[in-house]
Amino acid sequence: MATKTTIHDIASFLNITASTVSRALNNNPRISENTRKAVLKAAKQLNYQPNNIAAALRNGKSNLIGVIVPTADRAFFASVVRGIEEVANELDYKIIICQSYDDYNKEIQTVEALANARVDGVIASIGKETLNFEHYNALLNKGIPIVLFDRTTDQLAVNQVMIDDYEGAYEAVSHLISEGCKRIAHFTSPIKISIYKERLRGYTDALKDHGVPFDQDLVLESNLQLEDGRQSMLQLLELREIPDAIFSASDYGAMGAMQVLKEKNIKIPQQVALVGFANEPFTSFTDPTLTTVDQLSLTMGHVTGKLFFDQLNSQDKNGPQRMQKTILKPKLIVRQSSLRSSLEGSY
Amino acid sequence: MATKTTIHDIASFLNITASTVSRALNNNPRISENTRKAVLKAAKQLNYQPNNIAAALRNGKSNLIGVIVPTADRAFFASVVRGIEEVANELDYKIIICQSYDDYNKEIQTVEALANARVDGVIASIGKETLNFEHYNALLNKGIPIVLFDRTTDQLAVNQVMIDDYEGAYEAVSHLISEGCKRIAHFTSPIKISIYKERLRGYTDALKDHGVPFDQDLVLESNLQLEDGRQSMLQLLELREIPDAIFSASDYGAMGAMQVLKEKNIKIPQQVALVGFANEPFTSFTDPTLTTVDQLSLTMGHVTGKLFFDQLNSQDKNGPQRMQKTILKPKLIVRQSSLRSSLEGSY
DNA sequence: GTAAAATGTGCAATCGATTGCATATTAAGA
DNA sequence: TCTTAATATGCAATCGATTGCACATTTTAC
Repeated sequence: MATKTTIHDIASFLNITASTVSRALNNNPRISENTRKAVLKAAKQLNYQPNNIAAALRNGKSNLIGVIVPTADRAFFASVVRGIEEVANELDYKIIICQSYDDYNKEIQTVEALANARVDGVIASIGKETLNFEHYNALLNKGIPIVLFDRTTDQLAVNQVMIDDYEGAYEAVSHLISEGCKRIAHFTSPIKISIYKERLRGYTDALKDHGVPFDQDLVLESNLQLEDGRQSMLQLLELREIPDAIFSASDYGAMGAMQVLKEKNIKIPQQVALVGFANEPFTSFTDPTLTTVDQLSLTMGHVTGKLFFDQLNSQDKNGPQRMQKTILKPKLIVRQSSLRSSLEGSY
Repeated sequence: MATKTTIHDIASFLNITASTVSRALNNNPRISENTRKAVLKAAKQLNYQPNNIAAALRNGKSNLIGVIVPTADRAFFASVVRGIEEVANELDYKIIICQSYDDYNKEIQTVEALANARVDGVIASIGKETLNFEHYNALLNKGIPIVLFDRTTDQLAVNQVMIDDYEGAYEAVSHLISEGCKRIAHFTSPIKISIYKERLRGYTDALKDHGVPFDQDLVLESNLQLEDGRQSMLQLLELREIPDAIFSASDYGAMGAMQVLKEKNIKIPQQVALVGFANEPFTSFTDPTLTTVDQLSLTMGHVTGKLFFDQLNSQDKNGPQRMQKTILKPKLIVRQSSLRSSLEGSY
């Protein structure tokens, strides 16, 4: 049970003071080369391990960053977390992962707990239920910087990183139109966080810009899970005239539709083309493979991390909190489920 | 810029001492009901937020747990992390996520950094390269408890949680045999961490126990990624007599094989049956859906978390570190890729 | 009514590292 | 030789919360 050595132990070992040891370890230029070497040697010899907690207390800086996500095991969030960790790791910061479970009260508690843990900042994706942002403002008032990613809000004056959901949707729908689709349905969510609103807007605008009539019957709201996609698809099949394409705001929804279509022997993409959203890992393994919109999750993690640390370093000088949106351009991944043009006349 | 209030502020506000405030906030029974109420009221009024760092320094307990995984975005690890966080969250602990990237030196650095951060314990899955465990032993010597999950080792006297890879493999292969397969190939890894060794052993034993001859040509080593699976499958197709089933130690490997088989118009499972390992999210979306072995990742997270905290609480009393293996029974998920029996004579 | 026990607070040290302000030593300059 | 400027360390306070011990006040017991 090795009793931990402190700078005081090193100090008395060398007959100097803790101040000198501290300075030596921190490469303070006021320490002579000799003592520095002696300290380093003694530190190794005594198996010294710095106590970050003590330093954090004194410095008011913990080198910890809180990261709040709805759940850690969704592919998208897991990937962003990975990206953030990579950046943080580079700079000797550690990240504390917290899950809000999309629960408003949980999110409040979490934010408070992170404040108590004295994190140097918070990177978060807002919970679906969250409409009031006082808990985040409380952080800002304490001088704890925040960066939001993916699920953001204009109600907080903080830096944000997101993808251009509008653009992604617009491209996806334009692609379908260029593949010859004329009746394109859309699966969306009743939850009006901006990402779904934007995807819907992109869908609508793409139709308009290409002169394709908008039909309210073709816009279906659901939770966008697999089963929801199935239900929505079944509902569409009841229509007098079924759509010739579906743009789902989630890959799971699209997958549900794909299952139903296959069960009914409706050909994809010849009779109905499909496009999802998120580029979930499974989309490249389905049959047909699923066209989808990649959200650049790992990149988003990197960008968010960099933005956060840039801000952290600059804000020592500047006082005021900036608000700057970084919008990543999503990438349409065209796969078999929407590629009709190359199959001309094959059905 | 609300300057943070401390217990001293509360104390002087109420004309008492910080000791009393501290005791009141911690529900120390030696404090009268009146002062306790007054303190709580003042705390709220002054917007007091406890400083965990200060408490951690004094108590030698940070309420932080380090979690080390190879990468945070693999579905399995993401899910375990989620489970651990759920348990930790319940007990007011926070988890620090670190990625070792399967890099031995990185792992060493990470372990050290966590020690410096004064985490109360570490939960880890060992990197693939790691053969020497001194860095972990150093933690133990400092009194920092460790629990390992999934990728474990007998060289550390710590509690471990894993699935019964042997059993999972045994069941998978037995299942194939019961479906009438007689020439079963196995995709394994050259990396000899125990999980792959155990899966290989399960494969071998299942063959033996059912009187199916073992053929070294049918055991292929690779990194078990998608492309590796493709290569291995192509290699198998070169054999004079191709196998009628493949048990891959990874879902990706199995998926690669599936792709090749479909390209060659070889029927699954009629001509070649497939079983993977891990129950990756995509396996239920392939066509045919992929039979696989579920690793109970979320459960593993929960169990690991509970085991860890049980140990943390009990060890105050006991001195010696225990070593106890918790082995979860994996679950064979039978899907289309191996279900020949229900298709008798259909080809 | 007095000793003994219980109750409620305060004092001061502690956890380990950091740092502004001396102080001591040495080197440089006149 | 003596002053001035570097150079290298030490002193002591600080970050904020916790806690053993001491002390004062009340309550209980006989």
